[in-house]
Amino acid sequence: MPQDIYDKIMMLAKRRGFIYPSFEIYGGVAGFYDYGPLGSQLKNNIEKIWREYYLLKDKCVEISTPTVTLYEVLKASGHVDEFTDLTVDCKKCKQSYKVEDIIDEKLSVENAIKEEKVKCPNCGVKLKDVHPVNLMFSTKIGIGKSRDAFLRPETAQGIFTDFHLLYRYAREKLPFGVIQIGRGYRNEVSPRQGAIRLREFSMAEAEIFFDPKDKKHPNFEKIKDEQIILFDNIKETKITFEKAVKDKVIDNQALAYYIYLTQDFLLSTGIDAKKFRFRKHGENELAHYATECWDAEIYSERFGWIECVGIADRSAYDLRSHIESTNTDMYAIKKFEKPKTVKIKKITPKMDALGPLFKGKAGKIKNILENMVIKDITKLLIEIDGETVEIPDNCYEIVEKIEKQAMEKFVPHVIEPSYGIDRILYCILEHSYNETEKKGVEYRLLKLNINVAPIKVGVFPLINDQKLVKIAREIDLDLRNAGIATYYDDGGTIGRRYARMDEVGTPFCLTVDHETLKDKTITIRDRDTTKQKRKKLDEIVVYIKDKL
RNA sequence: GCGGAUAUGAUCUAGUGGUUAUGAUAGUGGCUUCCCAAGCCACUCACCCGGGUUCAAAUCCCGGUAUCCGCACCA
Repeated sequence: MPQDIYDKIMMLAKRRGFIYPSFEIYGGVAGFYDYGPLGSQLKNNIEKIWREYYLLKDKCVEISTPTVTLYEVLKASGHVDEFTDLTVDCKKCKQSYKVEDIIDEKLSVENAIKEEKVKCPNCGVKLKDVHPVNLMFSTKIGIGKSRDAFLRPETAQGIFTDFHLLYRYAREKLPFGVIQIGRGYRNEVSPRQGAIRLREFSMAEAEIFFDPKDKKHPNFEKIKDEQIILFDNIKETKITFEKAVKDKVIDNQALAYYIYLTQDFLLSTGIDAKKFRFRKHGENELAHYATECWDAEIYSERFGWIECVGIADRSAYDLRSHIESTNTDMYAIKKFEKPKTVKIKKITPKMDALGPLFKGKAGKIKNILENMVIKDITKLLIEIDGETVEIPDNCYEIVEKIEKQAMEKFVPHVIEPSYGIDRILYCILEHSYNETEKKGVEYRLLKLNINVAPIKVGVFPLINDQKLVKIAREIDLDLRNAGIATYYDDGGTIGRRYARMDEVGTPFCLTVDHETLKDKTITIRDRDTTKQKRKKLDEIVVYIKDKL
């Protein structure tokens, strides 16, 4: 079988300690990969740069929440219902079945369960304990009296469920952003596409909360003349962010700003600008929580255009869902410059009439009436416990009041940039991969950006002479003490050592030679040109630091 | 999930019923004292897993797992 670039990269990745298939000695499992020593460093470096963008440039705050997530949270967020299959287990046959596969075709799944017509296709036993299963990994918290839970399909819900605390931390001012980097899980039906579609993957997500009437970003002015690399499903174009927002290509400044930030971040990690674009989701493509969504797509020779980042306007969807399920106060407050005085009509229930008429329901009705917004009413109809009830007019009075309002409450909207770290990492490897020939032999080179390269400097003595070795080891230690990742190597020949460093993307190599003993200089070799310069020994640490 | 192909050291690969399981690359130790995978010597490492057929299985059969290609599913 001819090897394509993916095979070559995965071969190199395995050989050199970037990526290993997980549990390989037990046959491996699709959708799981390990990061080896260099892969872990590469991933750390990508996440480090990402944090610089979101924590420093954008002043977000970072939190860390559990991967095991309570059923109710994901029920409220819509994830439980989004792609659910109902299944049952037959204890006798020790088999699981999808309910819809084993019931009479005429019955709906709901009715089959209600009427207890779910039977094991193998032994005919009536099956109970129907439980939903979907693409989320389910688990239980505790033993015996346990609670249902899932491994989270996104880190975002951890941020939403802490919103009221974070809003207070942000001193009750909008906009503010919260980030989280962590693992997410999806029990993919068929995880083809190797390292690109994983069942456990690393996500970096930011949730930035805005006043829905003011989706402006304070930094937008500075970046408005930058250009977005845009794909409209027909061709690629470039327009400025300012024009994109003005023409409503992008709905609002906030969304536009994070699209810009994403573009800048990805290009700074070494993604090739020619293999990069943004694409807006069509309406039928949108996830259940999104009103507008942009994908950063990165081109892979093997997989085509891969979605690596999704930037969604989730509006008030999630916070509103959690308010509805828990009654937690997740509103933001906007104080008016001057308090408004408003005439409002309010209903005052007359309990002496209401009570005898509605008995047990009277309390609930009272509550609803007192919180109603009143328009012109001829008939007062309310919904209670699924019924519509008419309230006779002797049961209430409408009173007009003048109230002072100093503020209004609203559910903030959220803009969510969500990054698939593993996909970005693979794309960086693919875009960095170069193949040439040296003396007729295949020569592999990773042109990793210095910021993401797991090793920044290789340090060698030209020959294995103790005088040279001693100096080389000292330089190696100096660099590491200065926070620079190095790799010391005195094995084999000098050419082999350079080749090894080229293959793992190390941008610089320092070699101590005989001249070093005479004039205290050292050669520094550039990975991409293989050219060498001599530098003073005592200037080398500063010289390398400046490049970072 | 369905159908097809594939599975031999870290990597690439020879072997199609009986081999000490082939070769190369990479790796390790040494020699060489050397600026781009040089050379020499030595060494380490493999038949995907489980059953079956057979005197004998890396080789044939069945099942599983993984990878790749279609289809379906998902975003």
